[in-house]
Amino acid sequence: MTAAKHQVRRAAREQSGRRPGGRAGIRDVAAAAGVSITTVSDALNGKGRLPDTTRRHVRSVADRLGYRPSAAARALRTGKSGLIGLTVTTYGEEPFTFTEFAYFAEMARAATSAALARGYALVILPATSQHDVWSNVALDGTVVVDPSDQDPVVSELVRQGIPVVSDGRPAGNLPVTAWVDNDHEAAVTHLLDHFAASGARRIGLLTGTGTDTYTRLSTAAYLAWCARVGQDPVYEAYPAHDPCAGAVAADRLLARPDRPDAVYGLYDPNGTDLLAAARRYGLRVPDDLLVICCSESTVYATTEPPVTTLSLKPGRIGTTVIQLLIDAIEGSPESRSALLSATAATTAAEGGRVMPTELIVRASSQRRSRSVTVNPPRRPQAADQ
Amino acid sequence: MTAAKHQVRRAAREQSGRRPGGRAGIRDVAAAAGVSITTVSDALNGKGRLPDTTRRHVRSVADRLGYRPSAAARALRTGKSGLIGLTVTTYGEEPFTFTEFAYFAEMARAATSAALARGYALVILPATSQHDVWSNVALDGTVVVDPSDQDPVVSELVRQGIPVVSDGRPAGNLPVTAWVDNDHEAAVTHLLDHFAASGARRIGLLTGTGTDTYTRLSTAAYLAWCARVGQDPVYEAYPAHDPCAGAVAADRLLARPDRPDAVYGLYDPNGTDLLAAARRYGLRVPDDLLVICCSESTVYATTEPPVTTLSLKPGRIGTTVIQLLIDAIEGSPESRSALLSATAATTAAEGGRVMPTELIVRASSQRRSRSVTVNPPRRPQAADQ
DNA sequence: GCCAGCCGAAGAATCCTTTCTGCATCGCTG
DNA sequence: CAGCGATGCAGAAAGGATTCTTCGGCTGGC
Repeated sequence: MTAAKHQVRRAAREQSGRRPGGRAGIRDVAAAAGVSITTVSDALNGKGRLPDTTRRHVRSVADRLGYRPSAAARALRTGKSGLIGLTVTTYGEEPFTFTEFAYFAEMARAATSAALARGYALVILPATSQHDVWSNVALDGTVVVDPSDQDPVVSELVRQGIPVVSDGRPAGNLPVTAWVDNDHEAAVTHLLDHFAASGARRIGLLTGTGTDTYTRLSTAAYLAWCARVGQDPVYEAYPAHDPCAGAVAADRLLARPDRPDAVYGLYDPNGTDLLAAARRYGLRVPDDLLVICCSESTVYATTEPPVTTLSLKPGRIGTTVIQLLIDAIEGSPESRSALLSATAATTAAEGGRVMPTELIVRASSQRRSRSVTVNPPRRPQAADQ
Repeated sequence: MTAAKHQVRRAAREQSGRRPGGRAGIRDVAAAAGVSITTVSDALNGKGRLPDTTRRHVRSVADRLGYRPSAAARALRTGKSGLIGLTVTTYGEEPFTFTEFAYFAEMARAATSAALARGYALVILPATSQHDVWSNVALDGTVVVDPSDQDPVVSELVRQGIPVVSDGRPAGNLPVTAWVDNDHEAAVTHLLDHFAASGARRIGLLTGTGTDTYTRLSTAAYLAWCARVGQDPVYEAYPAHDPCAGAVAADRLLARPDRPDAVYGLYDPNGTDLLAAARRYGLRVPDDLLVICCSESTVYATTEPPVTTLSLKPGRIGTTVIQLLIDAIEGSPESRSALLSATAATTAAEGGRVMPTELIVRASSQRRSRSVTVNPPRRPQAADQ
């Protein structure tokens, strides 16, 4: 009979003291310590009302047996897995983008640290992936990097009640829980002012054909600045995900009849692209051409000449994103008030937080002196903290 | 009474058709479809003996209800979570290393893709982290990048019966399931031969003070090559995890009385470090100094001059590591035979697989021509495939 | 001396899915 | 027509930890 068989199996397990699987379970600890399962759970988790003697005893027995609670069982029972999804946009089949390597690496590094400090781990999940992969892993929340307009993954997650925080303002009206972004308008405006202060008369822009918010906002800020100071815009746009197109676009920009005497490149490789193009046209940097690009790469400190860069401080972004997300997951009361106050202080959007950028001034953007100086972090007037 | 209370709750749930929690469970699907829980499970998983009509009906009902099986419950029942740990070595508090950004990013990207293609997701877990984080997530297997001598995490995982595959030969006698590495000796030897063919008379080395296998093997290969051709070794070692120390070491190397006329730098930033140092000493590259460094960064294609790099092909490493790991997890019979044959073909070590490197020849290592050429991938004689 | 109340700990339900086992029913063959 | 195999599906037992509820025993107050 079935019942009989089960009884036999259970009896065998209780005798052996170890489950047939090999690893010790909470039952084994309870039996070895001479207490109940409840007591073991309470002792190990610091709950319940137990005298310290019992607690210590149970802990020592658990240690001796090498007991590790089953993460799957705990997740099932408590409904929390301690896992946070890190969603990255994809071009083609491959996760990550070429143009944002350094940014993403630094962002992910900081996010990993921040999550770990609060007991969470990060799961890498490309946005374009089968649904089954997404539902195969229990997530407490998700970070989305640069979500596209009507991201189906985000909608699905929100529908399931899973908090979603995005790096980058959500396009369209994506229902994210919160978002973090740089103040791109302020950054570009400040940078163009810096160019002008260095004597630039006609400032060019190397931008992208993509519709992501970063590209949109930065380009808009450039156009607005041009309109304000009365300069004709001079720019070239290229598909940013193509690793070769940047060099070509830089070349086109310097080949124009209305050649700019200063160029800002929106993407990481644009600095070297522009230096190479300048060499081809016999232009000296910074004497004939001022150059700045947005990059997190340290190579620009040692190029010839060193290139001024705009850093988006991805580390701070990653840390903040994780903090907001975990606050939302744990429903901390602090999170709500913090979010609200940040909202009030920065923008009318809900749950948004704007972070300052940093202009790292090097030789390529200064006509007078070639000495390397570093500006103090710039904070947009609207940012909190 | 308790029993009565429970009965009431259960009855309420069965009436509502939806669990109070909000999301639909398998019970709800079964009730809505008018079949049993078993039938739902079998229909959705393609198991059991069911006519296609039933299968389709159940699937349509599940879709309509937006049913997603609970990953936690499935993991608990099946014992497989579909999660693979990606362990990264840490310096100080922060995960990832500064000197290996590009390598690690590319490796992780490829590993993520490869894992996803086989239905697994990657969890980022720094090696130095509390045990509780490790036991809080159910892992089917783990990838370890450059494990240190007596890595306690690896031992613990192996003790628990979790497969571990390492990127880099395990130091000491760490009991990993398998490992993947480049043929560093062959790579360095080939590279030094290339230097010599370009006319180098005294080749220097920029190496690290670390004890990791990469540094050890590469340095040993350099020393062996020097001994073979009768050249006095000329090298500087510095702590590779310090982002500034490389520039200083490059400077020291070129300041020596027995200044080399060619230098190989083991770490990613060494190319720019050496170019900058050469400028300071008025040395022209490649006329007065030949330069090669080991790097995955694309910036060396556009430096002045472009720098020859040794690529470890991290993408191939990442893919292979994941394949070996998943084969081990799923106990595929193919894995065992493949492993054995690879072992026989390459080295006496167990479960090791050696991958070819690629020398990307650019202007900095050729005295005659400045034209950019790319060597075909070099395959060490021992490598399979 | 008795009872209220607290302390320490055990029992059992619960989380949700997979899967083993087994019961009907139907058609077919001998 | 009886018996037998195949088919379609249901019941219920894991799987391992958390936690709500309960219960016995001991102490202190009156």
